[in-house]
Amino acid sequence: MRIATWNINSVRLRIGLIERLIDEEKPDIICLQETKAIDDAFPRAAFAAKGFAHLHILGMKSYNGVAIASRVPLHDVGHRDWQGREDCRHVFASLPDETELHCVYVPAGGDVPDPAANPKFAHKLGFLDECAAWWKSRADGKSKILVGDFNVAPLENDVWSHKQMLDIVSHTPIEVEKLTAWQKSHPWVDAVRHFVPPQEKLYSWWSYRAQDWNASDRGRRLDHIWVTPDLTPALKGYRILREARGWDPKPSDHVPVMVDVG
DNA sequence: ATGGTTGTTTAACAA
Repeated sequence: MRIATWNINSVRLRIGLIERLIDEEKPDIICLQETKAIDDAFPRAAFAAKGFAHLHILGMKSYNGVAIASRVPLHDVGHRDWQGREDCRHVFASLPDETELHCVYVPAGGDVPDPAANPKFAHKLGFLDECAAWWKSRADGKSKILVGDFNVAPLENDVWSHKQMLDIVSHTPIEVEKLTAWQKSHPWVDAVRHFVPPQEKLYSWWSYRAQDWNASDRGRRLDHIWVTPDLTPALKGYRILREARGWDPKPSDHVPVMVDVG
């Protein structure tokens, strides 16, 4: 089973890039964030035409939005609201083998890394705290896969320059501490770092603002796949599709992250 | 130190 996660930054604008991902990488399940489409506007037919007959989508106008698109049937689908907001950041479903799959979009948190001055950063920190508490309460030994845009690059080599990123939202010590607490709240294994040692740079996002994203290569690893430890023997490989950042004149600023499991 | 780009929806907001 090949599972992909991708912050697509508008599923309607970039449905062609999703079709290319399907054709070239043949994922079985695609988890999307920032779909930016209400459910009635989601391009269901394009997914169905590519064999993704099973969709669990949760969208809203303009912002956020998450979706699970699958070749295999999904059951016990649902969603959860976070920080008391109905802002479409988490959907889940069970796979035929009863593995739970969760697709999450963590708030970006704005530009100023001070919760007193920046309500968006306070929201992000509260969101991460709530994730740790909720997952701790759900540590029940069942097999789970948790993917998404977590908007935090936790390791020093998950950013292009650890020192220059310490005051930049997505790599501040407080965010890293809270993401790590979430990861420890429930038995989770970072499925990509399972394959790649921490000394090695890994990025899944490059800013639109760079003149030449590829040359400057100031990336961050914001997109993650975590699995419960019982699934680690089933992990067969991973892929971060860097080339997708250049697939189109108008790409997403994130690229697909994939693992083969089972 | 600052500004740089993008998508949705149409002037502002979020990323």
